[in-house]
Amino acid sequence: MSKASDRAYLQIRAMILSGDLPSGSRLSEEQLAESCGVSRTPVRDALRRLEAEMFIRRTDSQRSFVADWSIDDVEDAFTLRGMLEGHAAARAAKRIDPAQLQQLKDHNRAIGEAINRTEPDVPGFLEHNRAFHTTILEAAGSERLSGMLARLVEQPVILRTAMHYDREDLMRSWREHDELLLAFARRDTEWAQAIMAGHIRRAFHTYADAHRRAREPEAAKAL
Amino acid sequence: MSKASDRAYLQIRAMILSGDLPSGSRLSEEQLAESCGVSRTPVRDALRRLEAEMFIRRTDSQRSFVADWSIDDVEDAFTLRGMLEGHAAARAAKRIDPAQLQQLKDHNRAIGEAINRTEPDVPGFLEHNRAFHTTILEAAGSERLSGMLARLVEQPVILRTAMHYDREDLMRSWREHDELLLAFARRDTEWAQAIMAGHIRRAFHTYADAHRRAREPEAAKAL
DNA sequence: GCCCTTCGTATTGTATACAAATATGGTTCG
DNA sequence: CGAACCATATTTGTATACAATACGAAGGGC
Repeated sequence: MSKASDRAYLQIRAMILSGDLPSGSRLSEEQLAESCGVSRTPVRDALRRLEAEMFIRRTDSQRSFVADWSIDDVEDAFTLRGMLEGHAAARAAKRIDPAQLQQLKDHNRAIGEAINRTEPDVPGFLEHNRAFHTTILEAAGSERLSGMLARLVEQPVILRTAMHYDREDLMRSWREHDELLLAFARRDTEWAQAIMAGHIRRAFHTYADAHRRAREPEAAKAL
Repeated sequence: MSKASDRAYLQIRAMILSGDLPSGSRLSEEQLAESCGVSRTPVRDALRRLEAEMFIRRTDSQRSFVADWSIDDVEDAFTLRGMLEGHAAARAAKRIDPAQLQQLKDHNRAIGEAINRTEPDVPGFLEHNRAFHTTILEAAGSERLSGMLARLVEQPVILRTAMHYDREDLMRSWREHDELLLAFARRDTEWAQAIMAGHIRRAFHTYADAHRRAREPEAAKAL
């Protein structure tokens, strides 16, 4: 979408993720419009998008609130993602072409380079990781599937800023990608699906652990 | 959403389904606004919704066209639906409460009544069938899942107006629902999932057959 | 004292006017 | 004859004004 609409979307999302707009807080279109420096029209567009991505909830009378994400919600999202992305991997194993396979290899090599240095390059890892998964979706060749996953993948971002990435986790992820490449090379749909399902599931636990660690300080404060 | 927006949505969708707006035809916001008797603002909302449901495609420069649905697209949608709705059935089997189970029984009884008469009551069947599946989604208790399925389920409607319903198909569907009720009563997640997956898959073939029959006359004309 | 009604205010929905962007047609130059 | 370019017209994006609706507070009835 166009400039103002995108700006509103990104800015509101950023405010939600940064905690500037805390969970459960009410959102006024006019107020958001002012704080984004655009009119209500693009803000409304942005709210619709954010609602579709479940960052925002609307009451029956169309009032918007920042959604609050329980760990169960996150698990739900990861479960669906595992199912859909597993399916995508299976489809990709059948349909991937040599160029796409090469792309995947390149991305995973870049991932390896981002990890294997004295100080891991997390943004680089995230970027190539995203590209890796996107390429698989392209190979799967289902726009519907891509569209649904696009909405799911954005979400666990919530704690990402605060998430500290264990090198061991990154390495394991990297190796799982490599295994996926083997499955693709052999056109083994079952294998590809199994690896991907496990890959996503493990990502959930990594996230859940980080989430727990992030909550602990609060629990300590409460005592 | 509100009156004008809904009206635009329903009317545009109806025009697409009826073939009034054929596949591939260009959609002008202004033109649609006029034909719906509302302004462009609610039309834009409606277009966004229809785009999310893949009734409409947009070019890179934001021009809207009526999507054309190949049978492969439909199969893709049904495949995803089978996967997601199978998952929903499994969750529902674990979490369904007695009241919801009773609702399902009532709906399926109503389905049976709609079928078992001299002339089957197809609208009645469709209505209670929809309610049956919706109740299962409620029992599954995942808004995310419900939201995704809502977008998938609307779609195969395309040929529904022209679709002639074989009593045998309706009966089989009815019986499958009954079997699903048994699986729910026993809280057998695996069974529930298997039945639902098969149920949706069969629905696809019913659809595909109808689709083929609908195309045949054209093929005959071409000769 | 509590609940219900009513009115004021705040917020969202819709319409319209204007700005920006994009396609289209014709014209000119190679 | 074809291709590229510019001008124009069409279409979408954005802003603003107005209408409808929902929430909340105050007042009156029970």
